[in-house]
Amino acid sequence: MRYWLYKSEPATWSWDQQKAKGDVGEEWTGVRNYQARNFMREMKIGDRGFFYHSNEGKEVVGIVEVVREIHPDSSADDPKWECVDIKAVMDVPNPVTLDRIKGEDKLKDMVLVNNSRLSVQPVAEDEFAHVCTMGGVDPKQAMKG
DNA sequence: GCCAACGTTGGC
DNA sequence: GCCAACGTTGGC
Repeated sequence: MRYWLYKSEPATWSWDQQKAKGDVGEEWTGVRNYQARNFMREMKIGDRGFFYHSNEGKEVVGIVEVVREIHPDSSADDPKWECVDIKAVMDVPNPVTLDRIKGEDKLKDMVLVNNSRLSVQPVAEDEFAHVCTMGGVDPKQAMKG
């Protein structure tokens, strides 16, 4: 299993809205960047990820799971843009802010820290576990399929 | 609201 | 195929 991070501006699509979709989940539409799209092409059903609020909050607020693999983005005019569907799995009780992440030596290589503009990005397994712990989530719970 | 970083576009 | 101009993202 691999781990990911999805950014969303809460004003556009918030964690509460994602949770309201329940286990059916929702298409992760709107990605218009090749790097981000290519990462979504690598995703498998069951892969876990972080839901991150950009701009407002700047924090990891939830754990999500891939429920449908790559397919055309229904919001795109051009079929080259594709996406996956994800569902909310659990809250992160103590949202992990970007500031806290930047303060952790173990997380200095996170894509979030080094490429702030990439909206869908991979997270290393140990990074994922560490952020879970910081957020008050049991990594075993968050990382099992 | 500003601007740095990054991606894309298009002229040459 | 280079690179200047432009647009967008997202942290500050």
